[in-house]
Amino acid sequence: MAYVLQKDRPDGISAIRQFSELEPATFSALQDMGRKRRYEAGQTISAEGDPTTFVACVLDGFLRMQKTLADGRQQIVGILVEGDMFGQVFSGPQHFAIEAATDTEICAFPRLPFEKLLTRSPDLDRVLLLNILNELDRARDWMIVLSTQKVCDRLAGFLLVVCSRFATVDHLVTRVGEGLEIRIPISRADLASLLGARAETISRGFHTLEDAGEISIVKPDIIRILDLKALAVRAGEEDYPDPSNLRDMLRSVRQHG
Amino acid sequence: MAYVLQKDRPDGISAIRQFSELEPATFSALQDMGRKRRYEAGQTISAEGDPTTFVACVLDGFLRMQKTLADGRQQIVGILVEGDMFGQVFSGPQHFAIEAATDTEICAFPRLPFEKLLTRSPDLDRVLLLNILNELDRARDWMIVLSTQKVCDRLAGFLLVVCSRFATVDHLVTRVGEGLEIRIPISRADLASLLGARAETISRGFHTLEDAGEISIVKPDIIRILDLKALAVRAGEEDYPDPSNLRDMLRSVRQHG
DNA sequence: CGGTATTTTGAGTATCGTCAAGGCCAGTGG
DNA sequence: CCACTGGCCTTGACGATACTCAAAATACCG
Repeated sequence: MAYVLQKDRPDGISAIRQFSELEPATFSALQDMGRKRRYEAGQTISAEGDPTTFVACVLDGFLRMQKTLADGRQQIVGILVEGDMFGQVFSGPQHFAIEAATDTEICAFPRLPFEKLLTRSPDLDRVLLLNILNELDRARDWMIVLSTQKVCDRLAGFLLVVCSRFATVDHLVTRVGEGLEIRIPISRADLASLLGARAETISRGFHTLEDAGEISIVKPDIIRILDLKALAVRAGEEDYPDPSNLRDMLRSVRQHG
Repeated sequence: MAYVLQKDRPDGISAIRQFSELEPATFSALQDMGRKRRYEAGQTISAEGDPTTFVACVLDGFLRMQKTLADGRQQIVGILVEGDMFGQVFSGPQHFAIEAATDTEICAFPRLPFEKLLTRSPDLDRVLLLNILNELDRARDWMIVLSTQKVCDRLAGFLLVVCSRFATVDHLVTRVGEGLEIRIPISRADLASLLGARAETISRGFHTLEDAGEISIVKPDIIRILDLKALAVRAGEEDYPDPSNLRDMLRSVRQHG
C-alpha cells in the first residue's frame, strides 16, 4: 500500500488544526506513534462490536458511522470528516461500524500507548475533551434536524449543517457570486439513511426546494443555495442568521468561483 | 427555600456513584463548592443562549434538554436523570434550555472554581470525560431510536432505552413476576416531543403495542413489558438480547413486586 | 459509444398530523 | 358525599406526507 503524499498541505497530523495547539513533546510523541492508513470507498474500517485497538483521526475523505439494524438496513448516525477522531478511548467495544464513504486517509494511534500518553499529557487530554464536546454538540444538532417532520425541512437543516460545520472541509462549500454552492459528498441513498428517509423522498424533497426557489440543483451532487433564510426557517432555526454559524461560514469560505 | 434532607440516601454529591471514585481531596473540594438547589416541575433552570455560570449535577428528578424552534414548538433532545451533569465546561453559551420536567434537586458548582479545580485534578477530569462520552453514546442511541420510521417502533426503542439506561434510576423499572414494569416519568406531550411525534400518535402507538400483546398499559404512565424480544425487533436491535443492556438490566433491577 | 449505477418520476397504499370531541382522574368547593 | 373544574389521555374522521414498487431518465466510466 503506497502512500501518496499530498503536496498542498502538511503531512500527517500536522494538517489537523487542533493538534497544532499541543505542546511540542506531546505532538512529536503522537506523531511517532501515528500510522497513516488509506481506505477505498466502501471499505470497512472498524466493524460494529469490534474491540477498539486504535484511536484514529481523519486526515482526508468522508467516513460513515453506522449501525446495522435487525432487518439488515444500515442506519447512518454521523459523518466523519478531516480532523474528527473516532475509536473510543476508555470505553469498551464500539457501538457503531465505521466505513469509508469516499476514498479516505486516516492516522491511527495504537490504543494502549495513546491512553498512556493521554494520562501524562493534560494538553492532549484537553484536546480530546474538546473534540468529544464538539461531537456531542453535533449529535444534538443532528437530533434537531431529525426531529423535523417533513423531509424537505430535514434537507434544509442538512444543507445548513454542511454550510456551518463542513464549510472548512475540502472544497465542499464555495461562494459563487451572491450565493453558496455546496457539494454533497455522499450518495442519495446515504443521505436518505442519514435523514431517516428513502432516496426517492430525498430526491422529491430537493426538487420541492428547487420549485420553491430556495435552492438550485446544478448537478445531483451540486446544490446552489438561493435563499438561505428560507432554509433556516424550514429547519426551525429560531435565530437567523445564526451568528456563530454564519460567522464561521463567512470566515472560512473564500471566494472560489 | 428549605432543603428537605432525604434520609434514605447519602446527602448531596455523595449520592452520585461516579463521584465516589474521586480522590478524597478532590471530592471534598467539590463538596465545598457545590450548592444544592431545588426546582419545581416546569421551572427553567437555564435558558437557551445563557452564558453558563455553573456546572451542575442532577441529584434527583428529571430534567428536559430542549430547544425552541422558529415556530415556537419545543423540541426535546434529551432527558437528564440523577448523576447526569450539565452546563458546558470550556464552551460558550448553552445551545439548549434546561427545564425541570418533575420536581428536581441539583448540585451546582460555580463555573470558574470548577474549571480551576478541573485543571489540577486529573481524576475529576477523567470523571468528566467519561460522563461526556456517556452522553455521546446516549445521544447516538437516541438517533437510532429516532431513525425508525414508524412511531410504534420508536416507542419500542424508547421503552428499551428506559429499561437499559434508566434501570438504576429511582424506581422506574421494577420486576413483576416474569415481566418488567416501567414507569414513564414524563407526560405524553413531552414523550411525543422527544420521539418527534404528536401526543395523539403516541397514544395510538401504545395501544397498537398493547393490541399486539407486547405491552400492557396498566395506567397511562405504567407500562408492563410482555414481549421484550418483539420490542427489540421493532426497535431494530440486531443483537437481542443485547448482552450489555440485559446484564445491566438484570443486575440493577431487584425484585420489587 | 455502450453498459452500469444512480437519480428521478409515477401511481397506489400506509402512516402520521390535524382538528374536534369525548373520557378519565385528581383536586376543589359546596 | 357529590358536583364541578381543569389537565391529561384517548378516540374518531379526514387530509397531508412519505413509503413501496415499478419504470424511465440521467449521469458516470471506460
